[in-house]
Amino acid sequence: MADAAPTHKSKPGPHSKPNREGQAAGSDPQAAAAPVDFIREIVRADLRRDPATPPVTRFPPEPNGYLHIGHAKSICLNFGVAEEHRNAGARCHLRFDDTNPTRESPEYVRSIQDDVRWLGFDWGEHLYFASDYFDTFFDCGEHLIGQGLAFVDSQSADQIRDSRGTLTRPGAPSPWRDRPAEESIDLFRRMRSGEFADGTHVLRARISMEHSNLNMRDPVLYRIVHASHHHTGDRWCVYPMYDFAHPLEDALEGITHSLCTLEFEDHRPLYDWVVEHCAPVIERVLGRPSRPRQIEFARLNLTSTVMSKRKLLALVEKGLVQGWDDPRMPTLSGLRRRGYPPEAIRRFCQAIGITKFPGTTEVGVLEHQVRDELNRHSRRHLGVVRPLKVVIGNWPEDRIDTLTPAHNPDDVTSVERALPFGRELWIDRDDFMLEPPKGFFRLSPGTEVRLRYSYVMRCDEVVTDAAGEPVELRCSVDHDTLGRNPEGRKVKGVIHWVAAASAVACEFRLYDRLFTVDDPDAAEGGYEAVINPRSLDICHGWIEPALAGVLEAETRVQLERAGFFVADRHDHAAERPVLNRIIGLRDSWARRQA
RNA sequence: UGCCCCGUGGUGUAAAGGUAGCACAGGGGAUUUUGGAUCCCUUAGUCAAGGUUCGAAUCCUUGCGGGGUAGCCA
Repeated sequence: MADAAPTHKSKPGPHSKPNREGQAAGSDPQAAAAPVDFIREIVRADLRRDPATPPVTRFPPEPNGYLHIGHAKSICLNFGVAEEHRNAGARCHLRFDDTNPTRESPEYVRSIQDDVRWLGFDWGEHLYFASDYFDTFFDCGEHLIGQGLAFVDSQSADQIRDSRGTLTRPGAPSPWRDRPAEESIDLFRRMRSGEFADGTHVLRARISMEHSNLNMRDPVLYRIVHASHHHTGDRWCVYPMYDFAHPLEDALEGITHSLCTLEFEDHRPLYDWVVEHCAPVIERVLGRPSRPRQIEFARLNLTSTVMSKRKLLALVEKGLVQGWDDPRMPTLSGLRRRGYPPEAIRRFCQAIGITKFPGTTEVGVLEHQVRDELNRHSRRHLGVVRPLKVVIGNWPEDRIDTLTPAHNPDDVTSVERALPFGRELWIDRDDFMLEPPKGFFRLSPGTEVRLRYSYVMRCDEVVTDAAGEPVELRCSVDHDTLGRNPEGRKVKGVIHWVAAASAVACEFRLYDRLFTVDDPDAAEGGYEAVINPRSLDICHGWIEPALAGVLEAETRVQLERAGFFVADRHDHAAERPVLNRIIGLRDSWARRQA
């Protein structure tokens, strides 16, 4: 070998430095620019090796809860991979993994479809239910029994658990392990026909009770559950376990790359075992072989967020939030009601990438994508969330001027709107301080500010209530400052306002993070102990009439200096506007105060 | 305690043996009729130790650290 070929690493054929960016079949420039993670690498390599077999992926939720931002990561991956290879014939299925009737419901089937569509993905005609394959699963069960690879175990659940062994100690075989195949087949069929009560028998794979991987210790394949199923009704009283059903579902649909999260890593040997040993049945049904491959990636963890369906369900059931679509929830329906644009969520999923490292992403990354998207696409309006009355002494009582600012002053193509200005205004309480700290350049007694799009105004007098709280400001404007700066002095502060005479009353729901700490799961006392008491603040204020005129449910807008808002999907009405705060603007003043 | 997986700035992620880059966050400045946006600059990283190599984040060994895993859930 010493003096063999003079070559250094010249990788032959498919390994010779593939073009990592340009391999996608699609010509979408955004897709071409998207990062290529290790899964996309595998998909591309497989397609290069075998161009006649396009990638087929699937998003396989169990309809037992609402989808959340973590699912979005999986959806974007699975549908994204398919989109990138659309020209090669790739597709992505939406499949309900509905093998446990006791937890599932049609409400979830509906919401999941709504959410995937809202996110911007389309499964075309490829909508499937695992429960539609139950006959084939059962055939596979019989096939395995016939091969001596499965048996009906008549032990109780406790006995099975006790004989499974531990992490360090092997398990012991079931006394029924060597039951004749004919007997197992007979029992298996009688299980299906409803002869036995729940828990009396199960179908188990016959692999090894000494395997170092606990999943391989004669895993249960089928159990008896006398329960009505949302999709198959009362046709079945035996249901397959995930480990049995999932590889078969994938194989039956011709899935090439079965992408799932890291906790299934240890299940892969069993996945492969099922695919291999049921291959004859699958091939008979399909008329061709089908060998899906499972690849695992890290699920999404977000700071200041709980992601488990169980905890999300608990928040809903304990009334700590107002439902699955409460705008503080990380569910897709919650984020939607909160006003997060689907595009921002997709960009977020692209930004965080796909790896096997189980890290935690800062929510700030999500919020950045939301701000960025909103900033580029939202029209600007004026609205006052916490009103404080202003009377301009040197402005005639009945004079109303109409200003015509652009909807987006940063956008030269932006159209204008009519903005009335009069003697009485509402401004925000936060923009006035009786005793301002250093560096505060909004309004205080004797100082001037710019009224956005309007005049420079001075505060001449403050009317306070018995408690000393300001209730009204008497002010005057400099008539010479409309559209130009005053001479001889600099006015640094700019505040928003709404003319009282034409203002439209509006309810504002100010949302903030649901939890006060980065890792609510690790909080002592549990996540419920660290719920942010100020995660919802309801205020009653005013918006400019031009905004009230265009507001419909789910309309997103920026209220200048106050943040981005969306008309509530359910509670907004033209005559009674309700705006949810999506997210505040970056605020370097507030940050300096903190 | 067995088995499996994973360790790159504060966080997330690139670099396929050849200049450690990007984004978010942080800091500074310019600009500004949103304390926004925009633009410029900037702080900060290969878990450790050995080995292979002209050259290692990358390959090998050992150690350390983190995650997953003992449902008739998925």
